[in-house]
Amino acid sequence: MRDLAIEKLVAVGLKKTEIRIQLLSYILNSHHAISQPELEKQFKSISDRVTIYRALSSFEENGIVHKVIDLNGTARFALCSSSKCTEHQHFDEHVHFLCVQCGDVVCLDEIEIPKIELPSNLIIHKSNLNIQGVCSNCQK
Amino acid sequence: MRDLAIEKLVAVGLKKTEIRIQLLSYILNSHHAISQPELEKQFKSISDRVTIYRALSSFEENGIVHKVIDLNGTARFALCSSSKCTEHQHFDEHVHFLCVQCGDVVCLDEIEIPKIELPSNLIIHKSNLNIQGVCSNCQK
DNA sequence: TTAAGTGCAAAATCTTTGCAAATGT
DNA sequence: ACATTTGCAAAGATTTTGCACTTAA
Repeated sequence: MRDLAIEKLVAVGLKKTEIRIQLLSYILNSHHAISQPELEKQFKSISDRVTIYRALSSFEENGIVHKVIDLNGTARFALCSSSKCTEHQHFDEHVHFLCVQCGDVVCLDEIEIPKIELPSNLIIHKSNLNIQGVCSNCQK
Repeated sequence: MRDLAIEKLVAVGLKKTEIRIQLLSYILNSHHAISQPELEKQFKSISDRVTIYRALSSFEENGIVHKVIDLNGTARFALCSSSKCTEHQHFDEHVHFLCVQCGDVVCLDEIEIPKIELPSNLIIHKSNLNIQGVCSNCQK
């Protein structure tokens, strides 16, 4: 994962500093969107809060990750699917499931947001389907 | 609208103070979900910011309005459909459209979120479909 | 060497809490 | 009279900005 992180950083022309490598590896390692608070808790010992903010927005600006605001208003970061995301536009059209117990967000990549009939006077840029409930882990 | 606001306040046992009447009337008057910042701007001359916060959460606790976090993480408040919302559970299953130009949120009440096939190990509490784009007003 | 990234301090927001005064029932 | 509601001050929390120091290319 470390190697993949480095590869991604280099690909967009960012420096491969230790902190950014670790941050990105952590995001790469998890299959769900990581919340800002979780990242802070995870890395506060080795890095300043401000540095984390700046690293994340740098990743975002360079099309490595995208930011999702979950149903509670918490910022979360997930890997961009390389085929669809660019620096200029993030495609994040899959369904996000937020567990109210553990707070995890799972990206249900395989599930497309169904097309729905909207008033024709609206121009659609992007859409976002968030579902809240209890994940399988928390039902035990 | 003023009368309706008063009626709603009384119905749930809240006091009909001038500020709450005006706040609620304002929400009743608009067909879309009002953002916290808009409410603050609108009422800061007659009321303290803290009072607005408390009024809104009081409305929410009493099932008069529900809070939606939009794609930018901004809190917005919209009227509960009286038939479906209770103090204990908010049904907010319709589609929200956020205009990136003017920032307005329109509740597309008539459009239901289509049922989708989710992994059966997830328990669903509520879902939320947000669409971002340009509204008809801003296309002129 | 020099542009990007880091860390600390400080500012700007946003949200919550405590308490005394005011208001509605 | 009594429970709610309000306003102010103050505490917490989150996010942004400035600037000197450090690090990768």
